[in-house]
Amino acid sequence: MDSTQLLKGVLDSAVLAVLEDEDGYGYDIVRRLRVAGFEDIGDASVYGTLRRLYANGFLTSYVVPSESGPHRKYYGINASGRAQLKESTATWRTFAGAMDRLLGTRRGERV
Amino acid sequence: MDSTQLLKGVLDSAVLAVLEDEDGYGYDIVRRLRVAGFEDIGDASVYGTLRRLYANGFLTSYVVPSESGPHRKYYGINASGRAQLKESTATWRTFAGAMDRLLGTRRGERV
DNA sequence: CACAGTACTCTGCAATGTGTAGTACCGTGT
DNA sequence: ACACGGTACTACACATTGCAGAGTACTGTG
Repeated sequence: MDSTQLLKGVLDSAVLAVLEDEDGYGYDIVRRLRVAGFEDIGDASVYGTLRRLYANGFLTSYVVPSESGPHRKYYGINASGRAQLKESTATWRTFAGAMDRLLGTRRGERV
Repeated sequence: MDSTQLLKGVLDSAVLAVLEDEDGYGYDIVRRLRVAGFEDIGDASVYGTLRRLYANGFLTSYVVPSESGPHRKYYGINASGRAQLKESTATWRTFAGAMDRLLGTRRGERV
């Protein structure tokens, strides 16, 4: 049940994908990812990923004061981030395809 | 192009899946995995994984002398390993499903 | 006998997700 | 006025794990 290791190398793409949909701030992105199926994701993982993606030039950032709580640090995806997302999505598909074949997902699913 | 991180948490399942098909030794498993689509996999990763899986009680092991080279340490999957594979396969499907939805794989592929 | 190919082991390293603690702001209840 | 829970972010130490590199050893070939 420990999907921690599965996240490695995928969290970046997941965060970029969520941001491609709409700008967001850390706390919000954590919620969106959990709703999307990554229920056990840790807050710190997402914040760390956001900082890393920003440092790599894939995201823009701006602070928005909130009426109901502390300020929010919004992140948005830029052209470089979109290119990165496109590439990592392709890598994911290839990789997931190989995994599916190995595990016999297609064969076994039949429903 | 660096799928190194994607392997984390998946190599175990991949190795178990290959062994479910047929017993094998390290050097051979590396080749089989590469043919299966994990072309950039490192030898040391597989040997390490085999040792870990064996230490966790998922594999049996026996040495077979070879006529054309050094001895070969064969590994085979046991009941415990099969159970583990079944569970990690389920985890993988859930996880990959969430990823696919996020990345819009289904939308773009036209089944 | 040197060398390439096969086969395995060991060590140190790098990347990354996580828990924990800490800071700070806001609204509500008492 | 004050405690408290929810929101929001930061920093740090840690564990896991894949990998490169070096080393050992056996076999067949030129």
